[in-house]
Amino acid sequence: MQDTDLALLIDRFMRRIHFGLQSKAPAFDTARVGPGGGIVLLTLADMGTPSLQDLTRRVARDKSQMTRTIRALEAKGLVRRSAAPQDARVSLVSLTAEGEAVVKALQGAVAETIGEILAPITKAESDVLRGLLRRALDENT
Amino acid sequence: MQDTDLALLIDRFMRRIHFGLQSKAPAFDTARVGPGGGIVLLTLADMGTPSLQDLTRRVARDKSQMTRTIRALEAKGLVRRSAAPQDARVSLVSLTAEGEAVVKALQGAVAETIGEILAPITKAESDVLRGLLRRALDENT
DNA sequence: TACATTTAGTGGACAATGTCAACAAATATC
DNA sequence: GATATTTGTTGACATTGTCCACTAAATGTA
Repeated sequence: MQDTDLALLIDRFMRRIHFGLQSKAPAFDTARVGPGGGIVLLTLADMGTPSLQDLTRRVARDKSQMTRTIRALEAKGLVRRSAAPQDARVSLVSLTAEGEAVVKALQGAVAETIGEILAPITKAESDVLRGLLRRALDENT
Repeated sequence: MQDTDLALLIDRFMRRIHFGLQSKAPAFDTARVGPGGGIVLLTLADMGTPSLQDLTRRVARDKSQMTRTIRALEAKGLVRRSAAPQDARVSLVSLTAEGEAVVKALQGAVAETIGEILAPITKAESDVLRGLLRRALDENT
C-alpha cells in the first residue's frame, strides 16, 4: 500500500527532526524546554494570543497535557496567561519577551535541522512540499 | 522562518494520523498492537527480515525500546526471531503469518486515514508529496 | 595464543508524554 | 431559573523516550 508508506515517511521525518535538534541541544538549550514545550512555543509564535483550547486543537494534544505544559512554561517565565474579557472560562496564552527570545533561538535550530534533512531536494521542491502539506492540513477541519 | 513551519506541519500530520487511527481502533484492533508496535510491523513488512539493529535504525528509536517492542510482538505471535548464521550476536526479525495478517489490517486502516487527511489535494499531488519525502529521507544516511 | 576493542542486544531506572475519567466554574439554552 | 454545554484543572495510570551499565560474540592487534 502506498499510503502506508507515507505514514512511515512522516514518522521518520518527525524522528529525524527530533534527533537533529537533540544533537544541537547545547546551542539552543535556552531554557530547558523539552520537545513538548518547544512545539507549543513555536505554535504560539504563529498564533499570537490564542485561548488554551485553540492552542490545544492546533497542536492536537490532550487538554490536560496542555494545561501542564503551559504551567511549566509559565513557571519559566516564557509564557503569560490572561483571562479573556468576555468569557471568564477561557484563559488566553501568549509569549513573554523572554519567551520570544527563546522562540528565536528555537527557530534558528529548527531551520538548520530542516535544512540538513532537506538537503537532497531543491529549494523549489521544498516549497512545493510545504505548500502541499499546508493545503492538506489547513483546509480540513 | 519558513522551515520552522515545516516542522510544525510534519508534527501536525503525525498527530492527525494518530487520531485518525485511534478513531478507527475497533475496526483494526486486531491484536492490541499500540502505535509503537504498529510502526514496527509496517516497517517489517517493508524490510523483510532485517537485523534488530537495522530495524532500529530505520524507525529511529532506541535499541532498548526496540528490544521491548519486539519482545511484546513476539509474545503475541506476530513476529519471529532467528539467529543470524554468520554472526551469533545479531538476531533477525520477521513477520509470522499471523503478523502478516495484522499488517494487512493495519495497512487498510492507515490507507483510509491518510486518504481522509489528503482529501484536499489531488492524487497526483499526493504522489509528488510522497516522492519528495522519500527522496529527502532515503538519500541521506 | 592472549589481549584489548568494537558491535549487537538486553536490562534497569527514571523522565516525558499520552490517555482517560472525574470535577468546578462560567456560560449558553430552553 | 433549571439544565446542559464549554473551558480548564486535577488525578491516576499506560506507553514511550532516554540514559547507562552490562553480557556475549566478533574483530583487531600484539
